[in-house]
Amino acid sequence: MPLTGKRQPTIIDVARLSGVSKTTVARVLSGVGAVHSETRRRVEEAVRQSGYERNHLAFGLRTGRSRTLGLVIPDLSNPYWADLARGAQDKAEAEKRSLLIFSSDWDGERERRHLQALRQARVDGILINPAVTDDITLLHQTEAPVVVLGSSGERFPEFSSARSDVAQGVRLALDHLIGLGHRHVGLLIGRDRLGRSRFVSEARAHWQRQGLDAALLPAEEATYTVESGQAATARLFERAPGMTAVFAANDLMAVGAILAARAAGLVCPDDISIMGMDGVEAGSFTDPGLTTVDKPRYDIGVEATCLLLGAIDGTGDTVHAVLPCRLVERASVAAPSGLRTVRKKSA
Amino acid sequence: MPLTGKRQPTIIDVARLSGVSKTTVARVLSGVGAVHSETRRRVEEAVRQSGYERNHLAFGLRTGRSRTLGLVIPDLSNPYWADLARGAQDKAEAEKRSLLIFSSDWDGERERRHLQALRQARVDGILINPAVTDDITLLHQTEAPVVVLGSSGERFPEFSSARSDVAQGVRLALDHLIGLGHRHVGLLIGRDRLGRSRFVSEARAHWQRQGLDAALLPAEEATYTVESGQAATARLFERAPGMTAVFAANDLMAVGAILAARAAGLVCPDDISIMGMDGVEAGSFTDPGLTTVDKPRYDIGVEATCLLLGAIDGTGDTVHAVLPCRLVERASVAAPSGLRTVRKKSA
DNA sequence: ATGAAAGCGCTAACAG
DNA sequence: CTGTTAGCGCTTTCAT
Repeated sequence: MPLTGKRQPTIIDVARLSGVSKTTVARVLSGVGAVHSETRRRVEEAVRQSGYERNHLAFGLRTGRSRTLGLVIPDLSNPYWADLARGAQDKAEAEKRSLLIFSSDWDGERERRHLQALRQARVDGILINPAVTDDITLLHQTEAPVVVLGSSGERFPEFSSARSDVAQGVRLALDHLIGLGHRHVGLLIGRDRLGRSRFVSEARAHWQRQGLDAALLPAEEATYTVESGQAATARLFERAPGMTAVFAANDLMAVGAILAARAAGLVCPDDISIMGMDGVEAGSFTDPGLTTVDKPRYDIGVEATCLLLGAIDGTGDTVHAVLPCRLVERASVAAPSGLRTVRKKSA
Repeated sequence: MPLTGKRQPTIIDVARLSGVSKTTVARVLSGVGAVHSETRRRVEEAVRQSGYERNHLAFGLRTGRSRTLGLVIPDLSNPYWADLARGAQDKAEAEKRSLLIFSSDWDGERERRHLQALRQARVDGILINPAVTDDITLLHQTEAPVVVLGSSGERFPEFSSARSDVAQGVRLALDHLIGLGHRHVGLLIGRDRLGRSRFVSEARAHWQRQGLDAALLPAEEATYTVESGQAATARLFERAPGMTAVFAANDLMAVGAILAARAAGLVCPDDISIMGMDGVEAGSFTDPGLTTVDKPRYDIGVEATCLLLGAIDGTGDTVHAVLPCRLVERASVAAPSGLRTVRKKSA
């Protein structure tokens, strides 16, 4: 039964209570070095009695290892990042480490401050989805190992990274659409501060590889939110009336597309198919349920943390983990009803 | 341009570089105490040149204030808690503090470990939604100020707390339903480890206050998830065939109810009205859009952090902040179509 | 198997 | 206005 309002007991209190030196206490606490079993018992008893708990600040100062990790993501309340954060947190916890979490809102200045906070906290390592280009230098200023989250990892070959296989996911989605007979697919692409996501280029490349007409793959930009996805879809409807399907770079925008279709009096998937990307839970609530490419968000969090831990303790090379996506078929995608699409055979 | 791979510069390096004592450096760094402007300039220059950054571990050890806060919630990937966490994080950030975040999954043992980790990290304060009853003692063992999140705050009158006004929210929802003519409303209630939420008792109390028949307010238990809500709604349909509306204790279960209605061949809101509670974004994706009672999740996070900060620096009494809910009307609630409900006038 | 002493980087008296 | 000194709680040589 820990103390009644006094200050936290220290290793010295425990030493006094058990009649040994603080060195001995430290030894039984850390488990290294030989201690007489009877002495150990007495110390353990004193620990229990005093309610002693190691001061991590002192430990960290002395050893140079804070046993704390940092996570910098765009937005904790975005389910994609929340899921990833959850994975990182669970893995960190399993390794007896704590996680400091920050949201940057894609704001370079905020990100800079977060990185500084993490450096000051002397975290053992950092997981980050970089919001801005010039982070390259910022990241290099940092002593602690860094693991990059997401496809921007490619811009930092010197750091390990973990991301989903966007190219494969895009192929999965497009092949499904093409196989169903879609030849005119609108793209809903996100634009981060870094410019366009690799989603567009992968889609374009695969589309042409299939011998299809690039002109029939129009794209509209949005900002990864439902609202912006809805607006962008409306623009797509105007620009490309013959379009039979919409493929969004994330699920939130796809949900927006479903809403936009409904608002335009179109029935999904009868009049228009809608394909998402992420696998976020929200996609299962819509009507029709959202067919999507599931990214292993949680696992990316776990994997990234594993890589970081490896980098911290020296084992573990620089690796770029690329986790596969998975097609989740629900009801928002079907064969196009009419034959209003242009057809081409592959060359 | 910070160093080339050497160890992090310390206050002593800065002192040497600028030709003063470390005390003087500390003074310009903290801004307290008078320093000659020329000296200050030289020190600042040295700080810049060396890329010095304060070691928070040493700072915390010396001052006893780690400038770190802890947050323990059930599940970071649940949008309700993610939104709240976001609020806490933003406020903490604004006060130049970092946030250590943990998920307990309503598991007492995990929660215990998290609390221990926070104590060891010597956080300045803790925000927690307690998962288990016997936390009472656990929370009291903790030196750091505690602010309780959610309605379990009432079980800890000695700690400040922040929560939404569930009673008012329930009134809002029930009055809306009753005003529309509903007299037979199924309740979807969550059960946490602490037993039933106060949702049921508030609903029952208000229902009877309105002179309505308690027998026409059947309740089924679920676990705050879409799936469980769906199953519980199905049971409700069996138990209470005359029911014209379902009122769920959270939005995820309400979404489940919408799915269950659809599966049962019922049209919402024509055949059955569905009312949620939370205000989580997912409710706006469903078809029909979920009418719900919006809880100020983000603001609760902010407010709780404010209270905690107040408790930390001594200003600020123990207060129990109760934030109002707000009815969000979308399309899932309408007047009952038939007259298959029992009617009673208020006494 | 145990203890004494040094020191991680910083702040907070206390002198000058 | 500036420097000296002590010490936060812990680990880690180095003796014994």
